[in-house]
Amino acid sequence: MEYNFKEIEKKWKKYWEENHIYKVETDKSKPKYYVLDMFPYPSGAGLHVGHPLGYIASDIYARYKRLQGFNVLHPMGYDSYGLPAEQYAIQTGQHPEVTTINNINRYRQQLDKIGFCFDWDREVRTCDPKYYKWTQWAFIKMFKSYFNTELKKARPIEELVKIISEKGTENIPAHCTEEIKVSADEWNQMSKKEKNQLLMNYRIAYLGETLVNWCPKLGTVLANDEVSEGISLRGGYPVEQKLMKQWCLRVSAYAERLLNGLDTIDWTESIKETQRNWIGRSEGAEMIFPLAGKNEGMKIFTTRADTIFGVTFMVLAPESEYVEKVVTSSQKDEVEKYLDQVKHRTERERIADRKVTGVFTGSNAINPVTGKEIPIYISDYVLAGYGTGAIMAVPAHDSRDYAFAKHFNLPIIPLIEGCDVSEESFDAKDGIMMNSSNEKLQLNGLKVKEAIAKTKVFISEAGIGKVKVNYRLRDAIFSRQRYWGEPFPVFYDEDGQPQVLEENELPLELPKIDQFKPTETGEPPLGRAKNWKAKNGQPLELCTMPGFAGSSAYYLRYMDPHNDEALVSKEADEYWRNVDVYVGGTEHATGHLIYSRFWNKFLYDYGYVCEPEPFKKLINQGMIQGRSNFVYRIKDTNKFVSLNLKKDYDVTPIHVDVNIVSNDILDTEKFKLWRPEFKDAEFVLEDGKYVCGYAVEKMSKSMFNVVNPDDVVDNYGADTLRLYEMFLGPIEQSKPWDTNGIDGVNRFLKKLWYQFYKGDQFIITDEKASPEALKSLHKLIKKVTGDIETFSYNTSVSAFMICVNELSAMKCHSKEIYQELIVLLTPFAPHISEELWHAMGNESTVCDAKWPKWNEEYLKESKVTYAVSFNGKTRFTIEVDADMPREELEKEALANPIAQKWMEGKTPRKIIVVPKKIINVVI
RNA sequence: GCCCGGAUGGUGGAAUGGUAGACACGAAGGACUUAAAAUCCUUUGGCCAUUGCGGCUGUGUGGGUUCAAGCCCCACUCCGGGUACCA
Repeated sequence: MEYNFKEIEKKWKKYWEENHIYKVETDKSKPKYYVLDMFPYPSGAGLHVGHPLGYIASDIYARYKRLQGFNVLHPMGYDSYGLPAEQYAIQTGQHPEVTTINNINRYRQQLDKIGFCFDWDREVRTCDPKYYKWTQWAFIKMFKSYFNTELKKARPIEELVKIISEKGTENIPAHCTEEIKVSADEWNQMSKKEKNQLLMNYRIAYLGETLVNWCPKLGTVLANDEVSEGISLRGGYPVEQKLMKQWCLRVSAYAERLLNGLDTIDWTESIKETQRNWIGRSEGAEMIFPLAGKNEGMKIFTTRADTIFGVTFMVLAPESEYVEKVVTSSQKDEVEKYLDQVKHRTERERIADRKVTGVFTGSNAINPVTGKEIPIYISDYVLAGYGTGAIMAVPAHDSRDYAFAKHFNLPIIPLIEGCDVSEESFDAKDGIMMNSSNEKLQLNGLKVKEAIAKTKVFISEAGIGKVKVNYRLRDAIFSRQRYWGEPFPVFYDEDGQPQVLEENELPLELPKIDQFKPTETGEPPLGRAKNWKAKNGQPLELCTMPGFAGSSAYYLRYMDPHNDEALVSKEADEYWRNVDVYVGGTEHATGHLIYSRFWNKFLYDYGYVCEPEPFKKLINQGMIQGRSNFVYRIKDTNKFVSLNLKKDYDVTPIHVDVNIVSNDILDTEKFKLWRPEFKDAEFVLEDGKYVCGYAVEKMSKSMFNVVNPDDVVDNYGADTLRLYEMFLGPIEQSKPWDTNGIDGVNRFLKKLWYQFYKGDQFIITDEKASPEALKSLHKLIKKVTGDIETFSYNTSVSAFMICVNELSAMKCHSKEIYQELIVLLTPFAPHISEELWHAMGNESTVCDAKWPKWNEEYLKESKVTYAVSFNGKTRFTIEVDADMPREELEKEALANPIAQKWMEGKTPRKIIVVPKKIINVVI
């Protein structure tokens, strides 16, 4: 019998589906295990060979855990709201829902071909009202909450209202956008509208006027992680800073917990480091600099309090609220000119053109330690969003301040012994302090680190400032001026103040509209919806939620996907708890993986979930790049020259479809049919073949290097695809896709198959397994078990090849061996495993088999080979009895004639025998 | 600039400080075949010897630690990724 993968795979897929093999239920008699993939956004291009890399890896792990007796949750769904479907709708008028469903169906077809063990009964789609009901529900909860800075958790807003009505807002334990002082009396006399406005300052989901990344081309606001270097990640359009009223999530309140939580989870150091940088904790001091001639101060943040004696000027961000207060009438015109100029620069221009710019405000501040007056400037190198939007400038020890001081000719005072500041600043936090003592504070002679500590103590004691921890992490901007997203469960009351709907009004369904552009008046597309009003007739919010809204809690919904009463029932949550292994790309490090953790922590605060972290272990799969092929056309002809002959000609390289190239050899007949202009192509061959050039590039349609998994499955079968993708190299490594080695794994499967069948005869027998065969098998069990645990699948695949080669050489056809081998292979190649499993007479599915354990007894050697080295260099090997005592072993080694040669008659100084089976003789 | 990775044959890649290059691809030669495909066998880091068993050399560069370094330490070069006027 031939290894007919097409029939086999079809047969078992049907069997698995009809018998609901992969259906999972809560089962308290078994330990749970939750293996999750980052669900895909169903794009129009379909699945390419890069997607399944992670899915196969997680599928192997899920199947392995199941074989080990765990109750494994391994679901899949679709992140189905997003910009591309909406952009497509604007261009073609096709409703995004239609596009999305088509794409989902295509994805499903492609996924089904690969033989994953997903429980499709648990599928979620973020655009399904039954699903986004719970996205809206969480938003309402966030709106009705504030973050208590003493308890460090979310609490109902009513508790805060009570505190304010009793004590006012001074020193209240609530995370806020800005500090606002309101006494209890003032609060109690406020109107409903005023109270609502004030509470916005504290809510976890709040409407705030903030600087946002506005992308005019996309007509929407973007989050920080959706923008890179002033360019939108989707579409690549310029982004500008704009002050707008937007829904925000108070993620910054959770900065400390998000940071500390990283120490409790098993993620790669590199991605934890990325998150740490993104959260950006910096310990420093907040200091007040009095304004000259005024009874007011200016608050700044610094991590270098020790450099206070070197402060020669102050700088404000252009958007700083202090600007108004310090600009003098004489400088007013110039400042306004500057602010105007800054405003009209896009983020990108600002980054590209990093010239020193700035303007003097006319006012001075007083250095609180030295008492000296120093000028206050405005410059866009100071960011409004970080710290207090104002800095003390120390040109000698900060490169940006240095550049500014040089440009405006401001004094530079060096503070560290021996540093040279004639050409550049000395930024390192290292050295001995000088020029830094007066009657108030003495830092001279101290090391920088000591000086920082001493200054911090001094400023809090002297009442000049306080020690402060600052985070770079900003609140998430949660509004998008788009149609294809979750509607906010929000309406605007008679005061124009936002109010949330009642929970029993959810889901608030996205209305159907027929045009997807913003309205003529510039409102978001939802402005076109008829009767977009709450039950009470008041207008509903026109913005929708961003992409990360729906993906922030989907892992919880999989636990209990059909529950209409709760996001997840307590019972389901307490059983499944959190994700044991999460597989996905690193590109979500500062987006989804932060938002999900935030969202989970918020739900945790109220006890809706029982684990503080959503993803215990994270595996990052690398990207699969494209491998493009080129043909070389001789200029002005229709003649193509093979790679190694092209140097003799003047040629133009042309991208050629990789699907008509095999191992860099062009199929010339297919090439002629590929495009009409190549119909009459002629070739200059080498050794009768046309060899193509290649390059590693991004996988894209325009480079003709996209490989669909379907094509590979059609040619080689799903099992070969699965094995090959794992064999390609370590899972976390990025690599170009090429099929050069795929024949190898395909041959392996065939070889295995022919251990079972000779001609039409089934040749597995009940004969007893030989010790060699048992040893080979148990070596494999040990290796594969260890490898799967560490996700080293590539070496596992090699181990299978070695084992089958050994068994084949032994002519072993013992059922005893293959029963266990097939179970081991099941996670990697489930179809062929199922087929051979049944061929051996097993009734039930191999998915319910038991993962074998290895027996060290079988692995024991009677004879052992030692490598004998002289001064560390191995010269020969000897084979001895495994239990030979050390002295005899040394004698045996030295008795060898080759040993005599290397010793040159000398006596060894030392002989080292290592458990690794090495004898090193030091002469 | 800062942070994190990485560098091993023609290629993808193996090597808890202990015989570097497992396994696979490709290539070369051979067997079977009228032929091709498929399959099987042999060789395959480089250099030298190959009527000698073998020898030398070799993991980006230069040092160091060690009986022993691809692996550890120091300095450097190059490549990849993340991030940035973050005070």
